[in-house]
Amino acid sequence: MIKIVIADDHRLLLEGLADALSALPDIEVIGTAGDGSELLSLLETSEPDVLIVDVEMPKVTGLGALRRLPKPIPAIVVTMHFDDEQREKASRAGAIGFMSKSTPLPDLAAAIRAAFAGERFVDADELTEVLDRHRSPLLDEGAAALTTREIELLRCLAAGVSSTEDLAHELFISHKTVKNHLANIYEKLAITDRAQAAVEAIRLGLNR
Amino acid sequence: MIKIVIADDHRLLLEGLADALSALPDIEVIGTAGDGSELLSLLETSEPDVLIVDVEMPKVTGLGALRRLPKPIPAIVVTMHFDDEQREKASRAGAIGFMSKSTPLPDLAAAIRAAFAGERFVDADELTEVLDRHRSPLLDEGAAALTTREIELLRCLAAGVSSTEDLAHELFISHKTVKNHLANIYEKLAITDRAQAAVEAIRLGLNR
DNA sequence: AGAGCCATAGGCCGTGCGACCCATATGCAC
DNA sequence: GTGCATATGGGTCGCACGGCCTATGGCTCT
Repeated sequence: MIKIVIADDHRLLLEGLADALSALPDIEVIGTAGDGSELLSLLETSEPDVLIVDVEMPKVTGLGALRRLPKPIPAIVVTMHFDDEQREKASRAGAIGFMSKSTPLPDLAAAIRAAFAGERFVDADELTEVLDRHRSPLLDEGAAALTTREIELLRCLAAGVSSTEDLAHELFISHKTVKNHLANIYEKLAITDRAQAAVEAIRLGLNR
Repeated sequence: MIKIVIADDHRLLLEGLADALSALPDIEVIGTAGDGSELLSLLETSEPDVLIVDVEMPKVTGLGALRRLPKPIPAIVVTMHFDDEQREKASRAGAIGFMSKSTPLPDLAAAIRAAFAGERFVDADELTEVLDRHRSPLLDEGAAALTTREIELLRCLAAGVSSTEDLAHELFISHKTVKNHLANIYEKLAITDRAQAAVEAIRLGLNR
C-alpha cells in the first residue's frame, strides 16, 4: 500500500483526485492539503510515501513547500500550464516527476508507483527534452556560450571566492574586468547576482 | 610509465624531487614549473597523467591553478604547514591527494601511482580525520548549529532564490528578518555573503 | 522566576554590487 | 580589408547588501 498526500488549492480537483486514487488497490490517500503551509503542518504528523503537489497554491507555493520538507519525500509536481521553466524550477526544488493536470489518471498512478519505487518518473515530453539536452552534452543554451575566462570565474565562485576584489586577485585582472565578466555571465545564464552564479556554476559541475 | 609534472617555487625541492622521482622505474617527470602560471602554460603543450603541486606559490597559487586546469588531471597537493583548513580548501579545489613536505618519498610515489590509477589517495592522518567527521554525520562544527529556519533559508539560496525580497516572500517574513538570519548563518559558517552561503548550502546537501 | 535560544522586527551606516554606458587591443572569419 | 567575439580597463549611479545594534514574544530547561 502506497501512502500518499495530495496538495492542491482547487478543492474539486483535490477531492476528485483523492477519491479516484483511493479507489486503486495499491494506493491510500492519507491526507490532503489546500495550500503549502497546510501541507507542511500535515507532514509533521503523518509520513506519506509520495507527495502530489500543485505548483500554484496560495500562501506557500508547491515548490516552496518542497524545499522545506523536513525529510526528503518523493514528490510529483502537477500544474496547469507547463512550460520548460516551470519544469526546470520544479526539478531543482526536488520534484521527482512532473505532470500536466490533463494527464490521464492511469499515467499519474504509474508515476506514483514509480516514485514509490524510488525511480524517477519521466513523462514522454520530458524524455525527449532530456535527450535533446544531453545530445549537446548537458549544457543549457546560455552555458554553452560561456567563454573560458567566464568559466574560470565561475570556478572561483563555486570554490567560495565571491568578492570582486578576491576574484580580481585570483584571476590577475582589474576588479573592473571582473565586474564586466560577471555582467556577461549574468546575461548568458539569465541570472542576476553572484549567489545565483555560484549555484549555476556548481550545477554545471564547475566545482570539480 | 606515469608522466608527471611538478610545480613548486622552492627550486631545490623541485629539482631534488624531480630527480628522485625520475629515478623510479615507472615514473617520468615530463616538466616542472616554479609558479602557477608557469604550470598552466606548461599544460597547454604537455599532457601529464598526474600533477604534484605546491600550495604556496607566487603569482598563481597551487589551488588557483588547479581550479583553472583546462581539463581535469589528478593532482596531489604538497605543502609545508598542513592544517585542516588547507586540506579542506585543497580538496575543494579538486586535489585528489594531500601530502606534507616531510612525507617520505616512497609514500609520495605510492600516492602518484594511486592517483594515476584513478584512486583517491588518503594518507593516515586524513583517514582518521574523515572517519571522525563521518562519525558525527558529515556536518562541520558550524553547520551543526544551524537552526531549522536558517536551513530553510539556505535551501532557498541553493535553489537560486538570492535577493532579500524574494527570500522574505518565500519564507513569509520581513526582509529585516531575512537579513538577521543571513547574518547568523554567515557567523556560524564563517562566511561573508550569500554567494558563499549558496556554495555551503549545496555542499551540505541542502539542494536535495 | 530566571536564564537562554529562537524567530521575529526594526534602525543606521558605509560600501560593494549590479545596470548601463564607453574604449582599446587582439584574433578569427569571410 | 570589414566585421565580430573576447579580454581587458574605465566611469557613474542608485540601491541592496553586510555589519552592528536594540527589542519583543515564545519556548525550554533548570
